[in-house]
Amino acid sequence: MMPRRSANKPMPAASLNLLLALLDGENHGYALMRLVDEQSQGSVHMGPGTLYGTLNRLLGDGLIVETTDESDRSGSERRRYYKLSQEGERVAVVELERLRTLVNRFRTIPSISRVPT
Amino acid sequence: MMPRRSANKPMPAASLNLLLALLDGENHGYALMRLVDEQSQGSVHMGPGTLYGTLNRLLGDGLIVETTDESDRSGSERRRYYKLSQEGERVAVVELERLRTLVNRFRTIPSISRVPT
DNA sequence: ACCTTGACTATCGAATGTCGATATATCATA
DNA sequence: TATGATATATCGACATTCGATAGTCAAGGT
Repeated sequence: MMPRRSANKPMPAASLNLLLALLDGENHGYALMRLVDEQSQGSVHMGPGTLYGTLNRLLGDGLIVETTDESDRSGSERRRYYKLSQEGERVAVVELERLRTLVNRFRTIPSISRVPT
Repeated sequence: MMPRRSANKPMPAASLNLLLALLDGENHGYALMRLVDEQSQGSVHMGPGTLYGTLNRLLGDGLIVETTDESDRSGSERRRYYKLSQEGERVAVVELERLRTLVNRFRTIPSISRVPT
């Protein structure tokens, strides 16, 4: 099946935030949700509705893969672990490059010295 | 009336792109649309559907103001010009700061040397 | 004169993405 | 035993984005 995202277009914010959180390494959903919050100092809250839907989309797009050890899930272990696929890693890097370029274009912001309260 | 966006949350991509395009100075809708395309080397296409809806939202939120000289619009001049409001400028800067921080957090990306084709 | 193309604003409906609430279950701590 | 944190999951409402379409005007070519 066709990948849903064509090569070089920006991806939805929630998807990107999860990919970036996964650059820190393999992790499970709930932890990723908190990571996104914490790493942004609370400015980017992600709720469960966004989390699990987005994880499934990323799975379907092949950008992440589940690494859960199913034999562990017999007991009380509910966590599902995910890591970036090679493609997902590539996409994350491309997105970071885009942001880098964007930020650099506004390295010097004209006529802004003080930010009013 | 309450502003629709609370203080320190990320804004929709299209809105941000327009605010950033307006950091280059006052401009009219169509030009902004092309600016967004060009400045991103075509990776961020914005169509008219997104453009005009978003401009109106930004107007309603007080982040931009219209600067069209109405006396000019009697003839064949259709352009509507916009510039950042003080608030809009502040928001643009805050968003840029957020991106800067994000990009800096991934200054060094672990274990990525070559990006596979 | 005719036709096409690009500039420019505008609106519509469909598709996509995001949010908040809710549900369910386990475990730790008070 | 009640409360709150952990953890996954789904739902419907809402917000955002996209693509198509439309209309007007000016400019250029044939």
